[in-house]
Amino acid sequence: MVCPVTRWRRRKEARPQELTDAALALFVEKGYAATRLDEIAAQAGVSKGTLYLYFSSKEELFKAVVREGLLPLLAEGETLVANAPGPASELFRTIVVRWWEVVGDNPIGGIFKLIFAEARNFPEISRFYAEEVIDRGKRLLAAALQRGIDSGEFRPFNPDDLVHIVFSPLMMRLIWKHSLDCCGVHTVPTDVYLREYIDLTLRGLRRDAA
Amino acid sequence: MVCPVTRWRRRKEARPQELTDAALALFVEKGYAATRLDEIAAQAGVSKGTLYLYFSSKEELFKAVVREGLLPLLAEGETLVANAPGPASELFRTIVVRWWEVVGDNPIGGIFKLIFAEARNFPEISRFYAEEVIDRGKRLLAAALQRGIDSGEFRPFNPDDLVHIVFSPLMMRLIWKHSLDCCGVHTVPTDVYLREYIDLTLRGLRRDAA
DNA sequence: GATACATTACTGACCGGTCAGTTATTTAAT
DNA sequence: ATTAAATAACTGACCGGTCAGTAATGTATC
Repeated sequence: MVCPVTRWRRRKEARPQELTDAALALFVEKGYAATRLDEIAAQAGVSKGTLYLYFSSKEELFKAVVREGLLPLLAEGETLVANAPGPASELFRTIVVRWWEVVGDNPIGGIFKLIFAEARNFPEISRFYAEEVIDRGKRLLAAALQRGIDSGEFRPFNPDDLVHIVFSPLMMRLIWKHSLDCCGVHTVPTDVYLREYIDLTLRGLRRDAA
Repeated sequence: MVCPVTRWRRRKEARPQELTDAALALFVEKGYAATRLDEIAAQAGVSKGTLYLYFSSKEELFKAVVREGLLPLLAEGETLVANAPGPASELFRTIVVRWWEVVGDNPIGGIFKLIFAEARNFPEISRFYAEEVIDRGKRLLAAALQRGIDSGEFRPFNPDDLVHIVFSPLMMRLIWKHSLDCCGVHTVPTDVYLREYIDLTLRGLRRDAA
C-alpha cells in the first residue's frame, strides 16, 4: 500500500470523499461525540492536520457526510412519489422495500440513529438535519398517503397526523439495527418484519369494507 | 438549604436516592457518556468522592437508576395484563394510555432514548438492559396480543412477529420527545398522536369483517 | 452534662489519560 | 525555486477515578 519511494502523495481531489467515507463509517460505528478525528484521518490514510485542510471543524465534516449521503436519496424518493403509476398501496410497498434496500443494508442508514442519539447535545446539527432531511421526508410520505386518500383506496384521514406513526416501525427497526442488535436479543428476520409491517399498516389505512 | 453553621451533614440513608435522582435527570438531559460525575454529585449536594462511597462506578450508578425507575413499572404492567377484565382492544388502549402517563411525561422515560443512543458504546449496560427490561417488556405485550387472538377479537398472527412493529410508534414518539423535539420541527399533539395510533393499530389487528 | 476519645461520612485536590484544534516544519509537484 | 499539500509535535481543556485529610456524629467516662 505504501509506495516505497514517496511517503505520501498530493491528492487534492480525492481527499474530501475519502474523508467523508471514513467519517461516515466511524460516526455510524461509534456515534458523533465518541468518534475521534485522529481515527477518521487514519482510516482515510492521512493525518489529522490534513483533515482540517478540507473541513473547518468536526461539525462541518458531519454536515458534508449528510449532504453527500442522504440528500440524493431524498431526491430519488421525491421523483418516485411524483411519477410512480399504480395504486397507492403499491406505491407504499415500493417505498418501504426501496427504503430498506437503500438505508437498511447501508452504512448511511446509521445516520438516523446518530441524530436521535445526539440531537440534544448538538443543537446546530439538529437544526441542519431538521431543515434538510426531516421536513422533506415528511412531505414525501404525506404526499404518498394523500394519493391513496384521493383515489378512495385509503379511508379519509389527515396525512400529517399519520406520517410519524406510519413511518415509526421502519425507523425503529433501523435504530434497533444500529444499537441493540448486537446484544443478543432475539429479533424477527427482516423479511418477516417488513411483510407484517406492510400488511398491518395497509389494513389500518384502507377504507372500511363497504 | 445550606445550614450556616455546618458545612455538611451525615445523611447516609438519604444519599443513594438523592444521587440516583440527580443521575437520572442528568443522564436524560445529556446522555450517559456526556454526563459528568462531578455534576451529578453537585446536583445531589455532595462531592464526587461521596458518590463513590455509595456506587462503585458510573456504570453501577446507572444500573441503580434503571432498577429503581423502570423495574417497578414493568411489574405494574404485568399485573395489569394478567388481571384486566374486558376485551383485548380495551386492554391495549389501557396499556397505551397508562404507558404514556407513566413514561411519557416523566424523566424516567428518557432512559429508553439513552439506551438506543449509547447501547453500542456500552455493551455491559446493553446486556443488563436487554435482560432486565426488553425481554420482560416483549413478553408483556405479546401476552396482551395473544389474549385478543384467543378471544377471536384479533385476526390470527404470531404475536412475537408483531410486538416490535406494534410498539414502535410509542417508542418512537418517546425517543423523539427526548431528542429532536426541541429543534422546532412541527409535531402533532400527543392526544391526537395516541388516538390515531390506537385507531390505526386496532384496525390493523382486528379480524376481517365477515 | 461536660469532656475526651473513637468512628465514619464527606471533601477536594490530584493524576493519568484523552481529544479538538493549532502551528512549525517537511516534502511532493511544477 | 517556489508553492501548496501533508505531517507531526504541541496546546489547553476536560474527566473518571483515587485518596489523604477533615469535620460531623456517636459513645464512654466522670
